[in-house]
Amino acid sequence: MIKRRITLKDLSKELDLAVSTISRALDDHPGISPETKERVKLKADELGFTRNSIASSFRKSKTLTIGVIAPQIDIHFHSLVISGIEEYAYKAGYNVTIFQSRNSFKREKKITETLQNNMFAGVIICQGAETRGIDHFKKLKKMKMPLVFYDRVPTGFEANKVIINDFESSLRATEHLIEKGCKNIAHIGGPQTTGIFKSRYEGFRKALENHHLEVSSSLIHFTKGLTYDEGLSAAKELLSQPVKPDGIFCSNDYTAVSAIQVFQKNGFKVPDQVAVVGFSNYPISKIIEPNLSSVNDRAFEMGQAAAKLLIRQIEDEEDVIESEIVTLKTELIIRESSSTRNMH
Amino acid sequence: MIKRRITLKDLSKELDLAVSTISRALDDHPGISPETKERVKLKADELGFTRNSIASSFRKSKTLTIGVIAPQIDIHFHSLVISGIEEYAYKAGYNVTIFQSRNSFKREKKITETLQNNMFAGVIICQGAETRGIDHFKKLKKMKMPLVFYDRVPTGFEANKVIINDFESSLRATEHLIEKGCKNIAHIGGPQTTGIFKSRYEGFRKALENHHLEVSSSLIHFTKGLTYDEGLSAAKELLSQPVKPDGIFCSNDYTAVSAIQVFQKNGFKVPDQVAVVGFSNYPISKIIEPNLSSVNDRAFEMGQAAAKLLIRQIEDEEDVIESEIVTLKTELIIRESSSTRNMH
DNA sequence: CTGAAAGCGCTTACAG
DNA sequence: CTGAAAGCGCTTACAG
Repeated sequence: MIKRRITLKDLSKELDLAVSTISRALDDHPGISPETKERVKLKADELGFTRNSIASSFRKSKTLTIGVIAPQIDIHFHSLVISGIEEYAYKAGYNVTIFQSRNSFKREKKITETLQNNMFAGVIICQGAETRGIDHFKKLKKMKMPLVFYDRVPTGFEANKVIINDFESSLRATEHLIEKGCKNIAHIGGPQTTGIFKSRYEGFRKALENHHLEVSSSLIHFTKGLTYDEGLSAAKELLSQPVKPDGIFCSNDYTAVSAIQVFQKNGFKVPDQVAVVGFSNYPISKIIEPNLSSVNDRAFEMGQAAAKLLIRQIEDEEDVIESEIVTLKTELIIRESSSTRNMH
Repeated sequence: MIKRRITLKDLSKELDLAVSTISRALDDHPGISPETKERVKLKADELGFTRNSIASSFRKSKTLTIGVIAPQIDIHFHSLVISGIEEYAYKAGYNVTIFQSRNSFKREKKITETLQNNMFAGVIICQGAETRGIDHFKKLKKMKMPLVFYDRVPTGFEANKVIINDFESSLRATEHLIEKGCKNIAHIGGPQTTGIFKSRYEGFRKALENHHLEVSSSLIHFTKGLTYDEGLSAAKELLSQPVKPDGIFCSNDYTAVSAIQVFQKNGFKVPDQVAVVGFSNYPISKIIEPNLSSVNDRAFEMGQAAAKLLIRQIEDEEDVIESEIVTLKTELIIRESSSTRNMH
């Protein structure tokens, strides 16, 4: 015998009350007597009743599920952001459903289509590296789907966004190297088709210009994906230049670790002969020796902020805010890889 | 003017066909003429119709959403498992909704209650470290919710499980150290209240026993959470013992990295004087110098296997399989931290 | 404070 | 091959 789920109707029969009364009692509706509420709740517990939330969502044409599109959730940055989203959403009573675009533009578009099926109260998105064009986002916006973008956000598209100031953060990180006495500062960067990596490079340049230091193209290397292995190659390239760098600003931590290792292996002391700063403050920055200075990009907080912004938009009756851009404050965490240099 | 969503009824009016015909045409139901299907699909595209999947789920009392409960998704192992789940589920047409128990037993129980609301076709679970008792899982099982556990699975509870053989993997890893000539092998382990860490310790012991090596309690350290910092302390403890270890088997990679660093800093050569093997094959194992030997625990594949098992159970009409335990083959990846020792 | 009734958008068994 | 109709389980405006 298969047990059928208990419904409001079952409770109604058991208690000889109208279905509507049961529903309201369970909702703690003010116009129901405390005694009735008590009776209903007891019986509900006794029979193991749980509301069919599909039916409820359907009736109210309103769900409590947030969709998240991220390039890849097993990248630490994204898993932290998603953790922040889940944390905030959970407390606000929302569920979080995840989709990986895996940096495929095609898949990203397909996911946005799936999201147009009424199941989602809103969507949080980080664009994939391959994403060109924003028509798929426009479609979502057109159907009034609440949207928040984080980190890699579309330009020229009005929407809620949670970002950090990549330009400013990189500028400060590079100025830190300059203050430590570095004169020939190298950069290992990410693909310049991606806005955030472009901004990090530009922040780096700006710092050099501010301090009248030459920007030498032989000391600038862009990688495809900022991987550890690409970092090794880039660092070796830097080593082969006639002018050796005495400081390196890297757009993430993996390449910064590569740089430290390659230079150390070739007899350079870090930070004494070459200081290194990374970006993202990954766990490895506290493990590598010397510990790596890095920009804390506030991934977890970014997730929380994105969820907060989205839920506010979902629940906003007034509909007065068109869009908002939240910029989180980053923090340059100075560790050994750049800290004692100017004392020598 | 707020645009109302297009419904089957709208299409029905536009095309002068019954709602049921529209529904079937969009479903490619065999009993509908090709011409009608064509007309319907064209019109649906034209008006931007997408099925209200809440209504559909409600009507069919069947959803395409899988719930996942993990302790914390920003732990690399779990983010990889979830990535594997999402990958398989996406291809099978399912969504994945995530919940973090954050190792709180209370929160884990609360989540399992939320899951009893008809929104989920099935649930994939990794127990939290604090979890005691299985009543909350029993409740889910009782209401016929398809379940799959992975990694930290409940004992004494019949259910689908995807695991690796922690005992066997650790035994092999330790035997590898023995083959490399290690005589005094230490162990840095996790909390022995957690099954997998207990098994890893037991595999370690068994290897020593098999080879008639003494198990010295002074060389065995259990940590609370296998963190990098705990690893540092444990390694320092090991160093202070009268008999120094010449091999260390660690229950994860972070503590293994700690061990390498502490011993190196104290003048020990790795692997020549002390060989080290970790567990999980984290990215850091290919970064730390020397590269760390480690057990590949198949996290991504574990996620795929869990999703596969769950979806099979969800879609299984026959209902003939009571439960299944899938054990994935691990792989000991030998790198420098344990590889050249026996040549000296 | 409680109840009767309509209806959300779909699917499906039945009829023709 | 197509249609009419019932109904999934809930919520809510209306009535009393």
